[in-house]
Amino acid sequence: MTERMTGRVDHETELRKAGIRITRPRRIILRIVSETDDHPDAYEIFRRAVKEDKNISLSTVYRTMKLLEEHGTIQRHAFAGGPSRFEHAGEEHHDHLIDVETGDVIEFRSDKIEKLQDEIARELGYDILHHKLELYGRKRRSA
Amino acid sequence: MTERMTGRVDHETELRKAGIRITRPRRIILRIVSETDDHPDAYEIFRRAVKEDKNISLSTVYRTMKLLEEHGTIQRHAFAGGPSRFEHAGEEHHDHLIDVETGDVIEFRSDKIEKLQDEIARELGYDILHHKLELYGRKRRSA
DNA sequence: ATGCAAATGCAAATCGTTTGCAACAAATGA
DNA sequence: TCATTTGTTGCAAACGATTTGCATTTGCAT
Repeated sequence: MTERMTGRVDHETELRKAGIRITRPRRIILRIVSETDDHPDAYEIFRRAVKEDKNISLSTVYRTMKLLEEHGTIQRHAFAGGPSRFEHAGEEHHDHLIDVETGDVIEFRSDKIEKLQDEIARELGYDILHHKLELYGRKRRSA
Repeated sequence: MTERMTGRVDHETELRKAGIRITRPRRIILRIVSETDDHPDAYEIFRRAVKEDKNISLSTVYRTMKLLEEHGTIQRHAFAGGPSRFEHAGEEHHDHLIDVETGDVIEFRSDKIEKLQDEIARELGYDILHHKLELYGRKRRSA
């Protein structure tokens, strides 16, 4: 199956080009993160990886996540309290609107905001690697 | 010196009204967080607090930070890897640009972005209560 | 196939944070 | 004021997430 068919990127070739060895654990982890839709933490990735090779270690998952993060393959989300959670980067970026009453999460995207962010960062002398925008709101009472 | 003169809020009265005891450690910590401009972590607050009362414990700092967070006196920022960092809430809203290499936090504010957020929320049928925008960037190498 | 640097698994270490508990101190009322 | 009540403290030990040292194994260029 080709990349064109799956819509996914061929990370193996990409990483090998960067001088990174494609080992058995890395191949498995890479598949897991590129196939999932959710935002698993390291331990969850480990749990899934073990199903395919039961001597993969948690350390390797952590080491691989750091590696993939540095290469822009995945994105890390830090939470207060809990563990970091990871997301396969490269898809279209989106932000979140959280309904404070129900806890519902609505995804949205605004090119204008993305542009403004870049502008602001440039003015401050920075290049943006990624960002996090969360709106917390309440459903408007349809008057 | 009055609140009007300092621009600061009288947290002690505020908290006491909420049924919270104002103890010596809490008073010191409260002063530290309301007087600082930066975003110290728990250990840094502890370090500063010890200067004023050398038997304040780190646990008390952590417990107090949680307490103040719940009462909206301070805001917690979670970072990947590092410890949570705190900021005195209540002043004018601003967003953050985080230097991923040094951990520096730069504050900024964009009315345009604030407006756009309101617009987006309205389109989605929501009213925004508050939001969090964090840009993660790397200092641009001055060519 | 072979050699060597790089990656692995394991256990122990580390870091930030929380918790159990006995001593202690803030608010309350006599 | 003092005693009572109840919340808070400091300490040390526990905890969860992540990293690291090291001996062994593996990818992969030759």
